Amino acid sequence: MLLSKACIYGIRASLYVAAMHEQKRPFVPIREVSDKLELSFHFLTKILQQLTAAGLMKSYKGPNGGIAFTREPKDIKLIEVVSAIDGLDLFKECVLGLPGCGHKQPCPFHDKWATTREAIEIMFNATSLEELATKGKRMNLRLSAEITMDDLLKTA
Amino acid sequence: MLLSKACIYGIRASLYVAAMHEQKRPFVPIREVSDKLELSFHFLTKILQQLTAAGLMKSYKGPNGGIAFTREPKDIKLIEVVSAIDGLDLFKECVLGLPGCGHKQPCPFHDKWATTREAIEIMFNATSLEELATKGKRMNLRLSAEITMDDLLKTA
DNA sequence: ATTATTAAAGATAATTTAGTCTTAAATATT
DNA sequence: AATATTTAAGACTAAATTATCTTTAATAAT
Repeated sequence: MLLSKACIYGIRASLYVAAMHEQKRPFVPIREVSDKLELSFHFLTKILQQLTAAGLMKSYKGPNGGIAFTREPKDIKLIEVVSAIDGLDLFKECVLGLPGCGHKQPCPFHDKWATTREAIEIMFNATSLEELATKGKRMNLRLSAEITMDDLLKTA
Repeated sequence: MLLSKACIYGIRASLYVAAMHEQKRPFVPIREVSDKLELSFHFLTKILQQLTAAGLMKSYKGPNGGIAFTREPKDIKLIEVVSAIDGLDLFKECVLGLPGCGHKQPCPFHDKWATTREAIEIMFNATSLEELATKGKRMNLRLSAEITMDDLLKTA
């Protein structure tokens, strides 16, 4: 598995919040996100705290509280979410797990893997949350196993 | 992390055995592999049993016993080792972990990820154990944190 | 002020992965 | 036959990840 579950949930939640942002509803309660995406509320809270700690999101307590992005979703790249939760080791690590593997001291697999690893990094780097959220809305794609973007928006 | 530790260790061990195979020493004891690669003997034993169960390796007990590939390392692709240990889910799974995500029912990330995922699969599919072992020997590359292919061969 | 709502923080539990230890089975050597 | 060597198998332990539960802190509405 490329990304941890925490990171996957974090991305799904980010896409939900980004979609709401486009609907002119930048602040959403975590409970709403966890209900809609069928994720554990407490687990998701901890994950989102990592995004807040990283400065990607801001949060307010109390009634009408919730979370929101600190910047426009069009200016937030997917790699920022990944970085805040799983870190960037994924884009540095040797595929054989050898410490110090790199251009100077390559493992047998280094050259081939470095190319692929870069392609993955570029992909996360080049994709904004807004891009994904818009695409999801346009194509009525799914954000959880059972629920499409359309479902989410009409029951919001 | 793309591959589990078990899978990483399995690949390292496979490269070691492939290198020995080229030295006309197809059968090597597991203890030798675990010593040279600085891996836990018992843990490695279990991993190699998976390769044996998958038909990639054969084993003999008793003095002068050990493990060896059932086919020539040049005919064994890296993906076979990965498949035997981690399975092929990696090459099928949605990057957001959504069940059923695919061409018909894509998640917002599907198209971009599918391309990258295929590149990874092709890479594992196109690389033989012999190719990696030979390259490692030629370039004196490392198979464990501290030990190069040359070190391994001269102290064998 | 009191109450209700919401995120933060911390304790605990469950699951998966990683790793160790012990015993059994097979086989070669003597 | 007895012994030593080696893989196989199973029980057990440790660590990391995932998930739940409880309490606290902040804030808005009444």
